[in-house]
Amino acid sequence: MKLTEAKQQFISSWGAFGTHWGINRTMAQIHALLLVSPDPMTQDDMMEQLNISRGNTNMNIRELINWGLVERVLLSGERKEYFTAEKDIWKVVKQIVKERKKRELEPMLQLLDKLEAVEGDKRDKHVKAFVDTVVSIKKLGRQADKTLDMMIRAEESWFLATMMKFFK
Amino acid sequence: MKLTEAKQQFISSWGAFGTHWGINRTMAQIHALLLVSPDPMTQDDMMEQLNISRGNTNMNIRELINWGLVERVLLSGERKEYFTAEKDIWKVVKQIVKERKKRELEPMLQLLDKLEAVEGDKRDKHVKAFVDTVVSIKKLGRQADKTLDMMIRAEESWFLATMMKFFK
DNA sequence: ATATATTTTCAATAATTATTGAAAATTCGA
DNA sequence: TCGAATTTTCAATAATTATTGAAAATATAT
Repeated sequence: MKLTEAKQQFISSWGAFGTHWGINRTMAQIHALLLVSPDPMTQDDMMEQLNISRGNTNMNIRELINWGLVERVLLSGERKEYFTAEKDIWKVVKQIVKERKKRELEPMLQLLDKLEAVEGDKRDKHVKAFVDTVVSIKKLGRQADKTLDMMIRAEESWFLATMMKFFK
Repeated sequence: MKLTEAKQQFISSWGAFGTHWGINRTMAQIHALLLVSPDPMTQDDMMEQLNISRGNTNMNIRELINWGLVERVLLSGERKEYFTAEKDIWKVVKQIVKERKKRELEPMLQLLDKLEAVEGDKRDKHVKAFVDTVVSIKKLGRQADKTLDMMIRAEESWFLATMMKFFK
């Protein structure tokens, strides 16, 4: 397979992959494009390669910057802005985990705390079923939260070695 | 907070949560409703409680069954079908991990294998950047695959205890 | 300061995805 | 076997989400 075709496939399936994880297709595609590009790119480069509009490109670059996955690069003597993606996949994963933890897991755990305190007699099976479910989700969620925290702090090599040892 | 309100909140935020993870709102809400219900429910019960149509209810129940999260229950002397959700959250998580691994991670790893074999001189920086990215994603993906496999096989108590020890 | 290049915004529109509801199919009791 | 209850399907429609493109804002060179 030629490089051009391989890139196309990578970008397109990274985009499809993204949509299964609540990330919009274009954002994932821009990210994929930058991941496999040796040099920083301008918005115009991306527009051309992905066949998308200027507005779309701009909005999704901004979003990738918000996620901490892409950053602006200043090239001396150039008027235009250039962008580049973090290439260290371990860092990319950690960054995504960090953001999703903050945006989704933590608010969910807070809600569950509130819901656990529901009024009513625990001997009522409706109350009991509700509280039991909430408590068990919370328990698992808290453990996930801690584990992810640790992972965010870990070095890739240490993490992989640990996993390898335990789950061999 | 009253039980009814707490249930509403739980169902609605579980639905919103789902949409961030590529799961449609209704499917997540039905799942939430069943999770907190002490007894099996009929389609009509769900339609009423969630204010959704018969077709929508039916399609999403089927989908939950495909995911292995809900099952049909036969109540003797009843004509209608009843449904119930797995209440053990650890089993629920394992089931979701298992399915997503099969549906998404494994196909992605297969694709990456194919893409790694791209033609071209590795001294060309474009080829090199592409292959490097593909290889590093693959490496991490394979480790994730193994780790998740292990997790799927593990008992909750063992898994949590292990995590606790290591990542304390 | 002005002209020009570049980025950003956002209302309009398109594309995608979810939902409805009624008809068809199926199940099951009598 | 028939008929009512129940489930399933799916074309039509609604709701949501993504994308465009042109105007406005901003930045920079001269």
